[in-house]
Amino acid sequence: MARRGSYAKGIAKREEILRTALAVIAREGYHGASVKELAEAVGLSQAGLLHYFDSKDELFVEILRTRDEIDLADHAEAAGADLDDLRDGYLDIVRHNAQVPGLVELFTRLAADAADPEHPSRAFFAERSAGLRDRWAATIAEAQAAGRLRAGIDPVLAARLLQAVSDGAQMQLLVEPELDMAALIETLFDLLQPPGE
Amino acid sequence: MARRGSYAKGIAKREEILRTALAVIAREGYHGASVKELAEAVGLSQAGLLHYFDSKDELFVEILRTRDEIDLADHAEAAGADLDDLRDGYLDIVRHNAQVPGLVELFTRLAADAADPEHPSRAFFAERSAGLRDRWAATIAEAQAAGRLRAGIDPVLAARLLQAVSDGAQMQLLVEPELDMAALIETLFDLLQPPGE
DNA sequence: ATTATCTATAGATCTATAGATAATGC
DNA sequence: ATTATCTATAGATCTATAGATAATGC
Repeated sequence: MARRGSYAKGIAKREEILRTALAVIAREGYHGASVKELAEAVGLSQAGLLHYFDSKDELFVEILRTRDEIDLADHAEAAGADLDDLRDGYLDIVRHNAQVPGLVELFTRLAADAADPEHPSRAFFAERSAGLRDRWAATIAEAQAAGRLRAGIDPVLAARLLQAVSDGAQMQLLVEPELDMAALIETLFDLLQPPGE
Repeated sequence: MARRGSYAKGIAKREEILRTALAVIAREGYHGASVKELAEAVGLSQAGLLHYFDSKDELFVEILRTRDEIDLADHAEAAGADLDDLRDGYLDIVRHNAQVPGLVELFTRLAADAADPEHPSRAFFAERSAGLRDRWAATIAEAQAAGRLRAGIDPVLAARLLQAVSDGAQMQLLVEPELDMAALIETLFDLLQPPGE
């Protein structure tokens, strides 16, 4: 069950597996990327790689989780960020995602898997989505109070809209790689401006 | 190649396959629904069913296509519908989708498949999305000219926003079945209202 | 003692195709 | 003549596990 490495070497290897998998999928796309393919990329046999994970499905979820960690580390500066900081960091991440369609595909595929409550991606998506929503709703509420965003819209609904636009734009990106996702999201922010501006 | 039935019986059977598959997936969800399972539901062997389609992938794309046809027939009254008609028909469809998570899952899964330009779902999603976007952009432009929607937003961008919100909301629905997708979309419409209202 | 890794394999699928036979329609 | 369907099967995967050996660390 607990396949996590306990020796220093194992912990490092697990990390290396996830980083390498991310790079492989980003570069070559996720068209049925197999455990075997990812194992070779990191110099392990298929069984050797699976030693670190409970199952293939868990492996892929961990890959996405690692991506989020990296994205946040790279683009989310201050913790209690105000609207502009949060927004800019978010748009940075979105622009970055547009460069890695393989990861967007993986994301979409695991989102479909999450329909099964038993699938490991269910918990990941549920938590991720709740976290994003809460952070955005809080920031939006503050900005409304400060008169920097249009009032009269439930902050939670506004946060949900933002999430939906992001996820939907990613879905569309798969078919239309030139899509300007950031522009779409900025349009939503424009609509949320106070009437006066 | 052309596996389509030519005899009346074959044409009817193909139709029956698609309708039945739709019902099975709507009812039981799409958790790796197999050709075999769908074949049994319609009283054919797996090979018997595949006689009507070029491949499994094509079958599933055709299932989605059939869903769209049914949805449009059920909820899209007038062709040159004005904003309110289009909007109401659309919201009806969205509310209906919320009842059939299995189909939403299928949709999401095939959207991921569409990342591969060779996959049959690519053409389906490209056409579907372009069609929706054009219809909505035209209607939004008209409504803006008539002062019924806020001006100053590119109608095509507004149409893309609507699509993104719809697709993103569906994605979220998989994890949060109680989500009120229609409310989310109505919020977007509210944001598109002219300032005065 | 426990972990990291390998090779080998069981076993589960699933898709596509080949080669029949029975039914349909020009 | 062509289509509708079946049974049977090849062949391609892929995942998980068993059972071994070598390396690591209390």
